[in-house]
Amino acid sequence: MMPYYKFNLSSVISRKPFFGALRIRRLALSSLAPNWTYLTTLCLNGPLNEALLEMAKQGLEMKFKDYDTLLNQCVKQRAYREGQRVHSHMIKTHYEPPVYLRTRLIVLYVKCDCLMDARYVFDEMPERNVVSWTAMVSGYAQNGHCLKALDLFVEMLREGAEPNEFTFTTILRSCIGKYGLFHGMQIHSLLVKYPFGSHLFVGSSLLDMYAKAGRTQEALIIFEGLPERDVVSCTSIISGFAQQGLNEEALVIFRKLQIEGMNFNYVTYVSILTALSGLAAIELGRQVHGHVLRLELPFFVVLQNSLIDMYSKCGHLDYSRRIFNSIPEKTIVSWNAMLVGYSRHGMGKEVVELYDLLKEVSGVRPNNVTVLAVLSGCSHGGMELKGLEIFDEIFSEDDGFELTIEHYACVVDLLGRSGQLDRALQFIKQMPLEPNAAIWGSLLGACRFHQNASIGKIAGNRLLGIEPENAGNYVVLANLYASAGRWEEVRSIREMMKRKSVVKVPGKSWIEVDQTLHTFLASDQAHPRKEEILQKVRDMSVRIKGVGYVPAVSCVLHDVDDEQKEKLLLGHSEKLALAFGLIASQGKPIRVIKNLRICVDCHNFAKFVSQVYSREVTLRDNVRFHHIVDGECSCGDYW
DNA sequence: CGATAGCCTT
Repeated sequence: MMPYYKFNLSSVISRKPFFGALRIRRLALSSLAPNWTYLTTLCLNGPLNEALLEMAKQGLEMKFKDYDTLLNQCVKQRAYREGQRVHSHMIKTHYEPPVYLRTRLIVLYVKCDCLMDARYVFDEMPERNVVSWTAMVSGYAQNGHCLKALDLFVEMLREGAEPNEFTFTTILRSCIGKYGLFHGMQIHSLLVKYPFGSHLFVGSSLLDMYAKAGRTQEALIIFEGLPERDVVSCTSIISGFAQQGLNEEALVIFRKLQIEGMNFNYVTYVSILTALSGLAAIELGRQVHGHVLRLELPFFVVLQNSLIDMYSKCGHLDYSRRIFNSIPEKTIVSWNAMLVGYSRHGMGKEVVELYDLLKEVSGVRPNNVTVLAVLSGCSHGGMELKGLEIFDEIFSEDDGFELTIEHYACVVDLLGRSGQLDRALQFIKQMPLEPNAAIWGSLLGACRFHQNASIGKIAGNRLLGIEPENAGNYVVLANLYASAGRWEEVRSIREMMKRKSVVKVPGKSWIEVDQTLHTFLASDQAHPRKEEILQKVRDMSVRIKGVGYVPAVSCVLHDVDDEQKEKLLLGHSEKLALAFGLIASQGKPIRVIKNLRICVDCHNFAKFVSQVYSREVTLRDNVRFHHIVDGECSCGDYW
C-alpha cells in the first residue's frame, strides 16, 4: 500500500481537484483510517464531507489537533453546517475544548454571519482571554452591530481583561454613527495607558475614525505622527478627505504620497476616483483609469464600479456603459451605478430598459438603492407615470425593500412633476414617515414650476419651519410668489430672511481646462484673468439680450434696485465659469460644475448662450446634469 | 504554541 505522502499532495488538497483527485482522497481515507490526523490533513482546502462522514460513522475519538485542522478548514471555507457538526461532535463525545478551540468556533460562526451561535460559544466559555474577547467584539464590528461591540468592549474592561492592539483596531472600527466620535475619543484617551499608542494599525483605525466623523484635521495629525506609513493608512486618509467632500485636499495628499513613492492598491484608486468624480475632473480621472490598466491590477468589481460612477459624474455615460458591459460578474452596485448614471443625465427610457434587463436576465437581486435610482430616473427623465407605476408595483409586491424617506420624496417628485399637486399633498399627509425638508422642498419645486401659489405656500411654510437656516428655500418660495405677482409676500420672505440671520452656503462653480480646475465663487475677484472674464460675462449678457434674454431679477432677494440685482446676477459663479469656458476652450463643449442647485437665471442664461454662441453646454449641479444644446435643456426646465 | 486587527463603489 502506498503511503499517503507519495501522492501529489497539492492536487489532493486543491479546492477543485483534478480528475482522479477525489479517488485518491477516498483511497487515502480507506487505507489510513482510523488515523484522524492524516485524514483531516488530507481535507486541507478540499471537501470536508468525507472526513466528517467518517467521523460520524466511526465515532472515533478526536484529539485537539484533529479538531484544530477541521475547524481551520471550516473557517477557510465558511462552512457553517460542517462547523456545526464538528462542534456537536465535541459535545457528544464530552470533549472539553480549550480556550483556543472555543475561540476558533467563535471565529467560525462570526465568519458565517451567525452571531447568535458565536455568542453562545462565548457565553459558555469557562475562561476567556484577550483573543476570545477580541474575536467576539470583532464579530459584532464586522456585522455592523457597533453598539453591541462597544458594550462588549466595556464589559471586557470591567472584567479586568487587558485589551491589546488587535482589540483597539477592532473597536475603533465600531466608533461610527451618531455617538461614534464621542466613544472614539474616549478610547483614544484610554490608549495613552498602553504601550502601543503609535501602533500602525491602531493609528490607522484612529485616523479613519476621526476622518469619518468629519474631523479631518485631527486625522491628518495622527497620520503625520504614524510610526510608518503603508498603503492602508494612506488610503484611509485619502478616502477620509474624499468622503467629507474635501476632494481637492484628497487629491493633494494623493499626489504627495505618489511622489514619495507609495505603492497604492485598488482601494486607493477607488478612493481617489471618488474625489475626482466629485470634482468632475475628467482628464485626471482618465489618467487614473489608464494607470489602473497599466498596473494590470487584477479585476476588482469595486474599482470598475467607481469607474462607472466617475465617468457618469464627468458626463461621459458612454464610457460608463462600456465599462459596465465589460464586467463579467456585475454586482448590484454595478447595476445601481449605471442606473444612477442614466438617472442623473435625465435618461428615463434607458433607466427603465436597464431595470427590466436587471430583473429579467441578470440574476442579481435589486435592493432599495436600485428602487431609488429607478424612481428618480423616471422623474428626471420625464417618465412620471411609469415611475408611479413602478412604485405601486414595488409597494404591492413587498419584496422586502426598506422604503426610506428618499423613496417617498421620489414619489412626491413624480406626482409633482406630473402636475398632480393635490395628490402629492395627500400622499405626504398619508405616508407612514414624518415628512422632512426633501419632501416639502420637492413639493415646493413642483408648485414653482406649475405656478401653484396656494399649495406652494403650505409646502414653503413647512419647509421654512424645518430648515429655517437654508437660504435656498427662501429663494424658491420668493420666486414662486414673485411669478404669481404676490409682492407683499415676497417682501415678507425677505424680512424673514433678515430676521433669522440665514446662512448662505457659498455658491461655487468650476471648470476643467487643460487638466486644471478653475474654481469661481460669486462675484469672484481671485482668478488671474478676472477682468477679462467679467468683461466677457457683460458682453455675453448684451448679446443674448438681443435675442430675448431677460434677467430674472426675482432670483435676487437683496433689497436693492433692479440694476444692482442684474449686476449681482451677472456675478453668479456659474456664469463666470461659463464665460471662462468660452474664452479658454475653443469650440469644444463647455462643462461647468456647481456645488448647489443651479439658479433659474443662470439656467436661462446658459440656454441663450448655447444658442447664440453655438456651443454645447453641460452643467452639473448637485443633483443632475443639464445638457444644453441650441437653447434646449435635457431637464425640460424642470429641476 | 495557536485563535483576534486597519482602507473601498451605487
